[in-house]
Amino acid sequence: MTTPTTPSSPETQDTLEKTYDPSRLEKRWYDHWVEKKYFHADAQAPKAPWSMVIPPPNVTGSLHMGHALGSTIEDIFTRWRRMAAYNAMWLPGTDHAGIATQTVVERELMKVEGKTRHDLGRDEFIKKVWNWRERSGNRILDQLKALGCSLDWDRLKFTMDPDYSAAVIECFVRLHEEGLIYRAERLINWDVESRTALSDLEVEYKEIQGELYEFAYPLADGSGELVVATTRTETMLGDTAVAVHPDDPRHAGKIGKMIKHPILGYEFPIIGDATLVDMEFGTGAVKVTPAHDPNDFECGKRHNLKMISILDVAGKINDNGGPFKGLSAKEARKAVKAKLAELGLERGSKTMTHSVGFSQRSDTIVEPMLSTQWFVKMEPLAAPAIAAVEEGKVKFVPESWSKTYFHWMNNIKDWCISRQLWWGHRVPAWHCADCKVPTVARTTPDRCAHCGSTKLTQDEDVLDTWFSSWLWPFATLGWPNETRELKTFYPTTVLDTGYDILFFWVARMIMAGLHFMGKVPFRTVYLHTLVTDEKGEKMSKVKGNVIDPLDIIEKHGADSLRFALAWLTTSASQGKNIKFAIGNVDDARRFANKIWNATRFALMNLQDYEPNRFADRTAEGPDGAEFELPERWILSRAQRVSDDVHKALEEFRIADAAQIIYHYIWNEVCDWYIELAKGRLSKDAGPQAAENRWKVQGALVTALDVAMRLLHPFMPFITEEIWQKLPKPDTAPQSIVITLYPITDVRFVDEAGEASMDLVQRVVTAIRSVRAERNIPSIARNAVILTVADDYKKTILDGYKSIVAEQAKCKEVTVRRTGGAPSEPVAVAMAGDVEVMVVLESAADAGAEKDKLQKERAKLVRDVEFYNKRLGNPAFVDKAPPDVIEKDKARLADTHAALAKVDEALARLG
RNA sequence: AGGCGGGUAGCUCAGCGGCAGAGCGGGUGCCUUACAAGCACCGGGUCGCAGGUUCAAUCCCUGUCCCGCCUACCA
Repeated sequence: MTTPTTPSSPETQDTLEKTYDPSRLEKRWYDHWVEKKYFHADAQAPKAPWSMVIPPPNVTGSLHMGHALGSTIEDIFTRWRRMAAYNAMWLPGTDHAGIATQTVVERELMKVEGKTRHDLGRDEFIKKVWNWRERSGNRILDQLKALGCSLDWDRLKFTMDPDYSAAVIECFVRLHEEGLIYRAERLINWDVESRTALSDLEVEYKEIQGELYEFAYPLADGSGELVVATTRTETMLGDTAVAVHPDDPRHAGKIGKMIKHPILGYEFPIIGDATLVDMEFGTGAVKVTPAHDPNDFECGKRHNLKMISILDVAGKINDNGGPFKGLSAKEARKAVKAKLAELGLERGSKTMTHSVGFSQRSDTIVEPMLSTQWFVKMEPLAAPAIAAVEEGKVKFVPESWSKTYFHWMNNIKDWCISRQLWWGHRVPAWHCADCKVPTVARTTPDRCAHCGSTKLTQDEDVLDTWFSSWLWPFATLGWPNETRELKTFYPTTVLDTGYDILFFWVARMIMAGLHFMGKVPFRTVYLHTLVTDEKGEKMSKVKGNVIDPLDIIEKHGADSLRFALAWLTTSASQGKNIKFAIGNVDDARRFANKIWNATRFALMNLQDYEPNRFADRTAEGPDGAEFELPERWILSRAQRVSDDVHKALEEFRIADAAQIIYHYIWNEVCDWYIELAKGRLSKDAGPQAAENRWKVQGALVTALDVAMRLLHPFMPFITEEIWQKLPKPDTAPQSIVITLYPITDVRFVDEAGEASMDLVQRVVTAIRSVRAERNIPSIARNAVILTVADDYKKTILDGYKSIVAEQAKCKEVTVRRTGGAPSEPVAVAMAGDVEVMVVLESAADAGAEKDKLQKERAKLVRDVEFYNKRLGNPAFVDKAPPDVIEKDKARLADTHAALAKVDEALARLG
């Protein structure tokens, strides 16, 4: 690691390496920034706070494209606000990620030692996980550094840190005290692979092809049968009723009769239930398995039915399944069908697609099961969180997400927070062997709070990972203590995250923030899109279409990756993702290379530049320098672009901001300003140029300095490298990280200068176009005659004809008020209403010339007709706003003038 | 089933009431002393379809067809 040299070191002042090599320069800067504490925000600083927390990645994770996108966006916001003089704080951290981490370590344990976690025991296993965390927990943090993220590392948090864990326990205990946490037997989602309960959100539904199987239940009194249909035949082992619609004439009189279970022998009733049964569907009779289906569970509660659980924790049939005990659900399905067939009760079968719940983590089928778990009562928490968004205390960007938020929040269900895992925050409840009532406490209690018994054992379960992450915006700042950090940085300003965790995380944070802090956790939620491959398919290892951001950083640099992502970050709408192609990185890298070379050009011409002199002469505005047109123009453009970028960022239009900067640098600074500067910086440009040299140098440095500062939040490394090399006045800060973000200096805004330059550019382009279309090499150095429609334009073009001549590479430029036939053969093109005549060596192909002019004329005629029609329409003149009418009138006049010029040219051609 | 988005140049996407834009790709010509990872110029679109509102519609409204996502249900 080389310590970067400060700008005062003379040997680094005036040159850049010949080629842009991101890998070398990026490594140099990050540690330097950290060492200088540029990313640290002091909670006592007398600046307006701006704060944000990172969505904590899994501690065992590795940076993927989604992280790269989010972190790039977040770093853009943070660096921009920091440069805009806010006390900007971006808080880093990681999440213990209960199931994910435990699964990874269990797999490793099996692979290396051939053991399960039960072989080790709880304490030993947890030790293993902590070990694992020590080894791999910093990897993702290093990767965030490689990406350039300006996180406040002094504030690094982990959801299992002692203080953070205390906050989680505090949260649990308080909610329990308030009656918002309860323990109950409910039908929950059971992951048979991980052997734990899941919340509703952790279940993903997939459409699969299945069989709708029909069989008959015989009535106990032998008076007939009822045919039911099911996709899960094995659950008939737990059936405790058959439901029919009370109004169904087909089943009139059957309600109240009993059915004898054909396999297990017990009897159960036929019930009438209008909620569960849809008369239109099938036979109108529904088998009811209250212990394994959410709707049947509700029905069972309504009718006080027995609830027979037939599955064990591994998803295998238990004792209640009689002869099928020990079979998996799939095996049991087959066996039960065989038995029913043998009994002559099979009544038919058809295929149907239905959706089946899968565990988000283990991707195995989730079984609804009856189980005693801890729940959070959500409605009381949701109500204020709904109001906060309604009242605009939290804003979603894009706004359309608030609808999705409301929909979910208004239909919220209680949250199952206990998990049958070992890795996580253990439930702070102790069960009493005597009175059976759990004691919930912040620290291990001596005796039961209810009966005083000392026979207490702590609840074995841990809490859902999200039960700790929903405290993230304030637990990371010291809650439940009243810290200075909370006072300064809470509520945070912005939250950026992918829309996929809107419910998991964002909604819950709003609820927790309001409940525990009494204030929303963030003012604005920016929901970014998800990244897919270039075909729009989700990146996955199985498909082999994963693009690894670390590969890209290594090959092309973090700057190029960041810029590519920013360029693609338009507003996030449902169903639209960022289709990421490696070509986007190539484009960004080409841009970086362009900047690099533009700077090399500048530095080659700045050896004798005196930054202090330029700073002094322009301290009061441009008047002190008497700039020429190119300088007036580029300095004015720099102001406008700064304004545009600032506005775009304020409105979260990231791609717009990136494109505005790109266009300014490439098309304005490089394509025009540097070209305009070249001649006047050249050694043999004459005494006039020598006198102006410092102004051109100053404008060039300023244009690049503004460009680098605008671009810094997007491409932090290359902009720092270049900015350090640019000559600066003595008052400049030590790093671009702590410079001010460019803002408009109205004194340098020069409307007339921009208009004149626009005219010059259009004329130059017209001349180039004439030559390119006729294949006239630029070495030809033709003379050019311009005829203009009004004196104002004539004055301008007369004034700047040397610029036109230089940029269009012509011999000499003459400007005339009106046409008149030129004596030499010419080729003609229009630049608005300026007629551009390029003098030729020999007569042009008159036919081709005429064709072109006729085409031009036809378009002008169309335009004239269009405007005449509009302006001739009384309704338009009556109702359209005056500025629109004025604009149209002006355009009509211009079009008329252009048409006249074309007609003259055509007349000359005969 | 309900909700939300999207359908604009060959591709990826901006624009969302007043003469259709960008990047890439394509074509032509250039080693113009920062950059061939470059420069200059050129082609390319009845803005998904049908109605309606308006002086004016790619943009607003209604309907319709595709595509994607989310939520719920599916005996």
